[in-house]
Amino acid sequence: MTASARLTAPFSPVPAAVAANGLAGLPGAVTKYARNAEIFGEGDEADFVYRVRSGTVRLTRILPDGRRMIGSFHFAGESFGIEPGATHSSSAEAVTDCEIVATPRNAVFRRAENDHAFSHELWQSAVAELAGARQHMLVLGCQSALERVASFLLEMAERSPVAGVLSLPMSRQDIADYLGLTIETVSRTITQLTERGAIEVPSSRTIVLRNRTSLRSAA
Amino acid sequence: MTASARLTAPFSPVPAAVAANGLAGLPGAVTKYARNAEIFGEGDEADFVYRVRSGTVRLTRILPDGRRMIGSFHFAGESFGIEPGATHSSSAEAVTDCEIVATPRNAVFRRAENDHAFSHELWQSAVAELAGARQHMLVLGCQSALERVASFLLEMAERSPVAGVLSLPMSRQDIADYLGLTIETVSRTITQLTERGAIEVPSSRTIVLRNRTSLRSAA
DNA sequence: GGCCGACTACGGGTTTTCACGTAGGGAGAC
DNA sequence: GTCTCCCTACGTGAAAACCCGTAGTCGGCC
Repeated sequence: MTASARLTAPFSPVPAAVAANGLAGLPGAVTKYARNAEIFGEGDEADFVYRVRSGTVRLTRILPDGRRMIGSFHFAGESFGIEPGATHSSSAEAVTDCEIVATPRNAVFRRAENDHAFSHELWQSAVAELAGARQHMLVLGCQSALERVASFLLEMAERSPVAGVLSLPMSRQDIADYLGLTIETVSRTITQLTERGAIEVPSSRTIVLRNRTSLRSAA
Repeated sequence: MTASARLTAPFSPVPAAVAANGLAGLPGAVTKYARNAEIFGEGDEADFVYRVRSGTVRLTRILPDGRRMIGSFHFAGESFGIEPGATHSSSAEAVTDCEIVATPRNAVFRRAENDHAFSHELWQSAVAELAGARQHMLVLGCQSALERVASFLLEMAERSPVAGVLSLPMSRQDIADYLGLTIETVSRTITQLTERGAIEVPSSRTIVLRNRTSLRSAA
């Protein structure tokens, strides 16, 4: 991580706040990251567990030759960076400017030992994320470009607060790396969905779902 | 599941046995399944958690049009079928004849409440499986056919008891559905790896790793 | 005005699709 | 026991489809 990327690092308790999974409510240091800043890198010590307070985060892995894969996006209220081993197996980067709460891994374990409900929530969130990963494997393993993009838009729609209108925080390149496609193919496919009347694209980061049935049949 | 597929369903305690993750040692009913038998189906109630005592299991998901995806293989000592919700999101099928231990989900939760170490192991195994899923997403998302097959062989080699010689329990079709390729591409690629001198294929289900460096560079 | 992100066009490559050939194992008749 | 038949699994070939990669252009934002 570049020094300039980490904007501030105040220490403060976490507000009652949004509860999206097992890590909500844990105390930790809040750090602000600028767009594209690295939160942690592949291979770094996994001493902390993170939660998005605001903004969007992507988990990436890079192959030796430079190909990049985005494993998941994390929005406000979601946690990430939990590892089975001592080091992170992915990098985490800020898709937009964001605020991240970092909780020491040990603190999480300690609380889990004394609080069964918390321990169960922790497990639940891991299994839920596993189910998400399996779903995404289905997309990567057997869907066409059109199907992948349609699935992606529907997934974002489900996770979006506003129904019918998507404000995508990520670039076309991010979408491509998430779907196992190239940026050109993503562009072409979005155009194709527009021509079919399934969506409308008033600005490149804003997508209106015009015909959800058409989208579903494409996925 | 067909009635003929489930061979026997005796009830017996689990032996001290192989410990491969958090569910080892849990008591449960042992059931034998014939090759290709369904252990549970997509959408079934997830009332049990399963562990492979012998044999190999695959988790599959089918798209409406018949395309099949294998999310993971599970070998002796490994557990599967743990879900965040009330129903299974994949089907589980026997790749070979196998013995499966089924433990009531409630029994797992109850023990987790009273046994912190067990609870931690449970979480650990979920997170470890998540890491495996992420690794597989990398393969599905950005590797070529050659790279996928090479990765697959190396993965199997790591999970195999005998170093250097693989006894693949699964068919070419299973491999294809696991790697997001067609059966023909898998066949051709295996031939290609043989021609390169990376592997040797004495019989179709037996693969000898002849040049591991060559395999690694292909992956 | 310059720069970055996104869209479009076109040629080339990889994988799929479809077709066929081969090998091995089990069932049944003798 | 062994012979044949049949069925499934696996391998190979050629054409087509799909997606990729390069390059060029446009539009918005700093």
